[in-house]
Amino acid sequence: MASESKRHHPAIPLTTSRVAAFRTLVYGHYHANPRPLPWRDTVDPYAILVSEIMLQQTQVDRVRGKYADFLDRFPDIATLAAAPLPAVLTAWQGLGYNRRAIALHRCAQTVVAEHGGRLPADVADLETLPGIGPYTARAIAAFAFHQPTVFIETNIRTVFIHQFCQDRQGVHDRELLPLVEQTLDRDNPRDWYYALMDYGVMLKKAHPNPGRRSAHHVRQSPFKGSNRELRSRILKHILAHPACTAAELAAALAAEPAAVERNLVKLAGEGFIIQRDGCHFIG
DNA sequence: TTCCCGTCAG
DNA sequence: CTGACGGGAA
Repeated sequence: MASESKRHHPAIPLTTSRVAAFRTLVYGHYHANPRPLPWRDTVDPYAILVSEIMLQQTQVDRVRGKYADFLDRFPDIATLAAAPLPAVLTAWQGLGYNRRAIALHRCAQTVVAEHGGRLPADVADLETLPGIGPYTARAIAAFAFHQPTVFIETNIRTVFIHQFCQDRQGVHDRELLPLVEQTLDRDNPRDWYYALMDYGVMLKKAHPNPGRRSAHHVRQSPFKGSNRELRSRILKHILAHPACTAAELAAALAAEPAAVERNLVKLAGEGFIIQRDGCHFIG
């Protein structure tokens, strides 16, 4: 119901015993079933940054296979900053949302140029960096710098909707955030958020995704046959065949020349490709 | 066919 | 606030 999602819900203070019971529940599940993830074994802010960018819009199982390879090729932020874009995009292939790779590359360059090669610990500073938005800035601050930041992502959202918003639809993050803040384990934000995320993953397997009751949940149009699919094929082809022309692309991909041209213009604008003499290159 | 998922530009 | 953005698995 439209009014439901817009109604103002004052933050109801949780009793200390309710907070304690909730933490026991979440930590109990985590300590019994922690997900062993490579980015949880490191305190290197760069490695944590890479994981967080990869995990935006991409599920753990897919990231797992790419993460170690990426860090092998680009072991530190200076190496990534100095790397050619085609190498970065090649390492990214399969993860999807290639703009994130550009953002990460630029982020590395900005950190080297403006922050002495060290990722800043401050949330506001992190948020100015390419590819780092409200969630990622706070996640990095918590996971890499042990700050008790307050944030929501899909698994956390699932937990709080399930726990505190039974039978409700259209739940807005603005009413969840005070609950996240009140229940946060300030002594150990890193483990607490890992625990919340793992608990959320379990809930999604046990119930129809509670995240669908979020006001922010949106369904996406099919990938097959979409422009996103064509765009990804164009990028892949240029990576494999540098200096190809628009006509060659249209022929190789069996695509509408006008659609190819439209995408080339857009990809150039986003910094994926440059054109010279009608030939297209990554960079 | 449906599901999943943060950032950014318009 | 809306829509674009990848790709693999169920």
